[in-house]
Amino acid sequence: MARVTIADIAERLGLSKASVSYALNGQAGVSEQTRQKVVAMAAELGWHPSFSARALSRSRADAIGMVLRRDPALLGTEPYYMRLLEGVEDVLSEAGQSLLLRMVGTTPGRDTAVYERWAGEGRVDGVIVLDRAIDDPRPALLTRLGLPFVLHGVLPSGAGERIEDQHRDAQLIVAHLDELGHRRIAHITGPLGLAHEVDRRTAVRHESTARGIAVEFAEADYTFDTAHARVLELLSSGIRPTALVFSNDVMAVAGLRALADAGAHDVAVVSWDDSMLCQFSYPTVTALERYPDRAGRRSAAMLLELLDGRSWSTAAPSPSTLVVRETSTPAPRP
Amino acid sequence: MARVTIADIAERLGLSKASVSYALNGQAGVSEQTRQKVVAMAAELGWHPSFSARALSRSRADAIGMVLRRDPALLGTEPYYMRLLEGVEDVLSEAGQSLLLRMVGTTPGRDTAVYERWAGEGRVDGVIVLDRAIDDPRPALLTRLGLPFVLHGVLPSGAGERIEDQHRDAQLIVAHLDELGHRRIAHITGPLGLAHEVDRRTAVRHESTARGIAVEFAEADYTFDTAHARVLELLSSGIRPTALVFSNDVMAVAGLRALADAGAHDVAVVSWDDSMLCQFSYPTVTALERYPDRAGRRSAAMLLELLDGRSWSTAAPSPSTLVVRETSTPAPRP
DNA sequence: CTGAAAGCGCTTACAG
DNA sequence: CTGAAAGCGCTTACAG
Repeated sequence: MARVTIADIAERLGLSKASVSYALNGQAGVSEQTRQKVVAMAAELGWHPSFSARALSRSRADAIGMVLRRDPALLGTEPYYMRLLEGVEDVLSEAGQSLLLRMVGTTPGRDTAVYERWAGEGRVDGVIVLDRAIDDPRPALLTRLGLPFVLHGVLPSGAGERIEDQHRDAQLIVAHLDELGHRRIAHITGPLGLAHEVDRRTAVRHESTARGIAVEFAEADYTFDTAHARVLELLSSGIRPTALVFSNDVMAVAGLRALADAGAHDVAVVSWDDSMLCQFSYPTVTALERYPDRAGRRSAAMLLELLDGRSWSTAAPSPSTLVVRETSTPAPRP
Repeated sequence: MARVTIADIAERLGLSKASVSYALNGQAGVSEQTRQKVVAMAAELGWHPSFSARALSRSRADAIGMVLRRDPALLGTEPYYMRLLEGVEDVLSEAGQSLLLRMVGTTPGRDTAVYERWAGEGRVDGVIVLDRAIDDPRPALLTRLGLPFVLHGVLPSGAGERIEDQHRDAQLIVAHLDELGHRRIAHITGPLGLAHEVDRRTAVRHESTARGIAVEFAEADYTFDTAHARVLELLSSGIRPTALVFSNDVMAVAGLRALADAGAHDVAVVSWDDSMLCQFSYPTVTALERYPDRAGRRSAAMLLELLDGRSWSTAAPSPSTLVVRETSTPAPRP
């Protein structure tokens, strides 16, 4: 079964290929009557535009790319990414765009090679960049390659809405602990090479200080073992915090284990990411629902608008919600 | 910065476009000396083949597609899919192929529309089909569309290696419970519209019967709430099972909760899928590590071989491993 | 409103 | 071993 082309449609209708093309694309240049005949014939023959022919003549790939560069083993455990992809994909498919996905692990430079290839081959029209790092080289690279991009979670104003997001989230968390009576807390962050982790730390410090709460920080790497070790260190230090904030769900669960191991049962725990892990752990963990799918929708919409040269009509992101669970224990009376 | 094309290379070297193309593709028709000059010039000019031009002239998209049609909310919680994607993606990128991802939720027919469009537009060269259902309409559809495909987890022999896989996995699980002394077990399955769930049930029944173990089944839908309800029903029935097998990790954790709610603390639990949920729950859950990434690699390799018209050189899948944890409790003495 | 023609950047028979 | 040419299936100025 040979492919049906516009030449077939044109021939059957006694028209030129150009007219058929105009009709099919809703452009001026054909009468309404002709257009309808063309559309009907296209449907009858089961015509679909050839993706590659269209891409070649328009020089648009109608695809956008995402490179995930976290450790694949960790990716599987963090529902954040799947939900993010879901939101991105939803917007793209509505717009008739495809999503190209690449997972490159953490080896430095592998993502760079993918961007260079994508740009060189014209395989994608733009990319969404995740996990912005301090001094991230990717924006400069992508600019040099002429590959449009958006930084996930950052508004184009440059100021970085992401920072505002982290502040709002930090407020939710610290205010909650404040209400529970905690005066000394600790925040176990992810890698401080990631911009949003630095933002979170800054925001937690600011919000705690404003409320007269003592705060300390420990850097971990999103894994169970490291977080577990950090918590044991914190507990063995001079003055124990009465509440712990973790930058993701896996570390929060590691915290639970460490607290149990150390017999410290009255310490409150909050996770910056919600997941089934928080929902079904023992005890269940208070966590921030950040709606990653909506964030994904927003980034995808921003990229499409950028590609179309439209302005930033995208609505502000929905604020996070704190889901209170069993680890929201009050501070012990001194 | 206009795109560098083979015409540019040809002009600089005083060759024809054809010679350049032959040289770049490693085909006969140019001297080794010419080839080297061409390759060097291509590198110097930063040439990359235009993806769309190549796709148009070769009528190959160099991309394969996957349609995920489980509930997006559940997708995020099941690391199985992320790990599967990781394996698929790894094989594809090594072969210079791209992965197109679509998530369509559970609305019937939405996946069909995607396949029709992909086939019509020539956007992918083939697809990997997941979650094969009883009387699955997709193979017939894809055949009609002329879109090559592999059924994930099924060897092309037709007999269905998947069934063998489920039997081997059922053996691992039932033998383990047998050793622990259990004589009465229950298996909470996923939806029985899915082929592999039926296979699992058959395999568990067969293996249990062979060992003189009484077995009963309850159908659930992979969600927490349904599984929770099923377990409570099982416990309130006449003779309690002393061990429960769950077809995924979320249901296993729901089982833990139901057992705790009913005060049935000595019931053993095994999950057919491993995840952090099993690893970090309380108590920790014995689970089957099925290496979904390897299964993904295998399906991707099979599809590429199919597209190349090569034979099935793909190695057999690695057998699963049972990870024994705290819920592997022995049967109570009568 | 319609048609003939060139072009997007490759690949691939076909002559030399 | 090399070159001129047609073709993949669209889009888009350009004449009529």
